[in-house]
Amino acid sequence: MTFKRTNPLALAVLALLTERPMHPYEMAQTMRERHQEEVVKLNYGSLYTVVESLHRHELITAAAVQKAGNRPERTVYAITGTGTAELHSWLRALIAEPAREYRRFEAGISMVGLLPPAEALDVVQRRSAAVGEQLTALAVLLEKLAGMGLPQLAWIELDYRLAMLRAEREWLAWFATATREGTVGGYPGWEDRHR
Amino acid sequence: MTFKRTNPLALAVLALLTERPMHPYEMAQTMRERHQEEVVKLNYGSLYTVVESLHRHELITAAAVQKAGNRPERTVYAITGTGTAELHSWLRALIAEPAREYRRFEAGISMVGLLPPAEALDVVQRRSAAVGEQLTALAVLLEKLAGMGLPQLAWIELDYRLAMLRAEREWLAWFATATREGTVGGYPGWEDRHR
DNA sequence: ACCCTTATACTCGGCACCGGATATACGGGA
DNA sequence: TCCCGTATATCCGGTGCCGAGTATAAGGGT
Repeated sequence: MTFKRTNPLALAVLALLTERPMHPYEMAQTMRERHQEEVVKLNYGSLYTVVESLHRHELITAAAVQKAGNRPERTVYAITGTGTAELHSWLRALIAEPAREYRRFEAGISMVGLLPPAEALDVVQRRSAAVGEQLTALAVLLEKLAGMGLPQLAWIELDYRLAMLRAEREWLAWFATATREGTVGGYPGWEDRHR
Repeated sequence: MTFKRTNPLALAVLALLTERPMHPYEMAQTMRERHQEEVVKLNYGSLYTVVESLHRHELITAAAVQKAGNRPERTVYAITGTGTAELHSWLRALIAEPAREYRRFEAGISMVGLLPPAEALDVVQRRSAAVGEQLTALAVLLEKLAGMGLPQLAWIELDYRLAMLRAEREWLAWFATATREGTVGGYPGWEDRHR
């Protein structure tokens, strides 16, 4: 049975192990410290499942089992050659091939016609405000990271997110105006349906 | 136990049932016809699970059980008052509150430094090309829909997607140039690590 | 010396989800 | 008339994921 690239947490684990061998809990700590959990969903339950799966597929090996005092055993894992190959191949695929992602907002906005125009305008504006806040928070964070001397490459995904958030805000602004002014295509019918 | 808003497929089911009562298979057909499955992930297995869950929570009721010849029984469901309320409330939440979504590309690009710059450039350009194709395909589709006389509100989510794809393409173009010219912050170290 | 909080490190049961299997009806070509 | 592919309609077994639970150790205040 070949390894299934489902949970990106497995990717993060492989990436961490390229630096040095670690035990699962340490991986989690490191991910926290580096704010990686903002990009890859971290969940203790899943972490151990994922590590076990990587181990079964021999992408990582149990390098050592430490035991300090009466504490639970800590299994330290290291990445294998196959593991490194898998990491790189997976990474290339993730970047090169855009994959259909079912985003919550797309689902929501596709059914916005079910709400009366006034309510729709309200919720869109609320989102717009929230996105605005995220944007300023992100700008502050980027400022801080740059100030700490971290290279841009270390937080490139935030740069990407910034661009996406800006685009979203602009679209939301357009939609809000078009709804307020009734210029969105199909507006008359929309209003009629809600009386 | 209160209903959990996990699977957006449940949202689509509620939305469909505002039009008329349907049995599960008919819901699936209708979603196909309207290209809703591009926005909400449709899966027969999940559909029946989701419908059952909605039924348990009394957001829909079994309006009738039809039986034609020797065919399997078809249970026709209708939306309830609570169901309609839930639909609207869920919809408002989806639109108004941006939710952290763990996007595959963000995970990938955050680790792009693990690939040698030349490979990184290659995969980013490949994605850029793919996004370009999606953009033209989408433009054609929008043209067609508008030509069919469908109001913009009926395909508003595609409009949103268009805006996001454009922004992504621009960002990818920037990153590709910055990588090619070595102007992305941290480039020297990146190159050094891969020799 | 004692207690309480926080950190360490993992375990486990439940459940949503998915893909493929199942079973019948129907239409059309040879 | 017989077969076979497609449409109709649902079911079900396996699995990955999640959140909450568990248990010990370390630290620090009084």
